[in-house]
Amino acid sequence: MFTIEQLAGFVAVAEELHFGRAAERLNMTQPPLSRQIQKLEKTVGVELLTRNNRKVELTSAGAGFLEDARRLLTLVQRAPLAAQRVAAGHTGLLRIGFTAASSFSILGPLLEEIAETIPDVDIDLREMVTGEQLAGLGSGELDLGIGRPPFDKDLFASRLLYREGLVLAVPDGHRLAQLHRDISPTDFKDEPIIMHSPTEARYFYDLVVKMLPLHHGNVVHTVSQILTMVCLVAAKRGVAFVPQSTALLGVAGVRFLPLESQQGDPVELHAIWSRSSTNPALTRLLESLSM
Amino acid sequence: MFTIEQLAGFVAVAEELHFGRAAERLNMTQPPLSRQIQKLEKTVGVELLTRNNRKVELTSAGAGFLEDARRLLTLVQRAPLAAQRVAAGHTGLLRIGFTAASSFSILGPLLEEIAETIPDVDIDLREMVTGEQLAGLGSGELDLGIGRPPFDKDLFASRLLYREGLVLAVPDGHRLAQLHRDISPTDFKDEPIIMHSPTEARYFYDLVVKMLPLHHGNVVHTVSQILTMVCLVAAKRGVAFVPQSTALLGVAGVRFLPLESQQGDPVELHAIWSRSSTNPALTRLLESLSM
DNA sequence: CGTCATTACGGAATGCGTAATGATA
DNA sequence: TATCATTACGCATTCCGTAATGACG
Repeated sequence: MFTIEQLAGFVAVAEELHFGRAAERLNMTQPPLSRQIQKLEKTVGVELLTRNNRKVELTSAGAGFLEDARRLLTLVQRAPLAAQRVAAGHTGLLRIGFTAASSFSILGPLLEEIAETIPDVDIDLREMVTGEQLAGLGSGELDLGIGRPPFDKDLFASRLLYREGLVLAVPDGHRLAQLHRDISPTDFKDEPIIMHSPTEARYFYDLVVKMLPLHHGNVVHTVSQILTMVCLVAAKRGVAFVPQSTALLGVAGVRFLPLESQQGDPVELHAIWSRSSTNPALTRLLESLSM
Repeated sequence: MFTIEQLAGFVAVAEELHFGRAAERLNMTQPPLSRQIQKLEKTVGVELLTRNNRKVELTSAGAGFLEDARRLLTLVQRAPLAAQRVAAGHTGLLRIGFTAASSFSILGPLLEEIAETIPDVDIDLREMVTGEQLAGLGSGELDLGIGRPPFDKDLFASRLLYREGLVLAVPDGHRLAQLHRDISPTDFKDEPIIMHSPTEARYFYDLVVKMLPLHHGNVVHTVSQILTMVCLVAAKRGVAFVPQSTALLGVAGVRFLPLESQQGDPVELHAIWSRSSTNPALTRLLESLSM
């Protein structure tokens, strides 16, 4: 195998067509340069330069090899720089998983912020529920998740991105929409309810069950996605508890009514990442976001 | 600067994710491989692999660098092969100069033969008069010329490609065309003649002057290109002595009449090349053509 | 305690620079 | 004879392999 130094030597000689000047350019003496070229020619198996002690010329094969040598050398120079940029988090790839509901609210502004912070990092976006996000983060297939608790605080770190209230989604013209006041549990005790799936949307299920006294007999549907819920409400199949930001969707035929007696804004959305992550782009993003 | 062996070692470890197996694949022991990776990381300035004595993993920067390393290694493998192919004349570039007149006759078949003989060699075709061809051959800007004598036999070698007769080009309906026999010098002693330039088309000028008794007073034009002559004949400006193959052009309004008393076919077309040429594609072509 | 990467060490090979040689115009 | 590539030679460095060490499960 030949050496990168040999390639550099060959390019210098090919450009100067003079061993002495080439050696000077390379900060060395002629003899080792001469030997380098000889070794290079031996390993390549071809005479690259014709040199009759008075004139140095490229052979046809040498002219062709010169192009490859230049390509090789530029790549040799750039590869470490590219690696350094990746290591510094200035470039690379960030794979982000997000819940469908998060795209109604925080995802857009967050992506803008990411684009400003690490503009040269490629962003790979995948819609997935929180459970899938955690699996991806754990296996290294994902760098950042935008999801909801709970998750293992030992394995994952997080940052609260967004906090909002829960509202009641009802069809347009529904009798509760006429009240023009906050809705209390007694208001919907006889209403058909479109409920969150206890497995696929565990966060919302637990939240609603904990916050509100429900008659489980009123549940007419169990679904996993907020968007599906809103569609079913628009189809007048019942009412549903959804995060406030769902109103931003602008689905026709649905009204969003405030609920009384909420302590703070109970619906949380977190940025979640693996504590064992080594993606420098993630590190850099998190450092910038925490400022 | 890092080494190609280091790159190969890194790629092996990155693929195996195991120093022992990688070393085995490279036919070496683990310790030097370990040191190679360490040196590589030091020169690149980045940790490429995380290795906790139990598990080897690529870092983000390492994953990026791996791609560059693979590119580099394939180029390292291919560059010598490409150079060898050029040296063997199987590929490369052949720059051919040809006279405009030669394109009427031999150029097409010759190019076909070249394409069969050295199919992977790029052909660079340039129309130029013989004098320019010789200059190009001498300076190394041209590999092969298709032109006419005379040229320095010490500097250039040649091969007769084509030999043809001289004919008289006359306008359609010209009185000489009615004779239906070979034309003798007395037939055109009073005809206006379109003559070759003694400088730019010296070969034809000398040939015509040597072969035929001309009244120089009859010369109405002096031009350097056969094609121009034929156009002037078609425009009824006079008659001209042109090589037989000019008839292949099929210019409307021109007839070509045989001349009497020609010894053989006096118009020669040669393939000419520099004796100091080192283009292996030329060598290979000439070897094949001479068989 | 077994596996596997790393450090320690001795010997061989590689590669530089200085000096000498050879070849060309 | 001058120039310039090449060979000769001595010395420092590099690098391999074997052996020892160390860390993790």
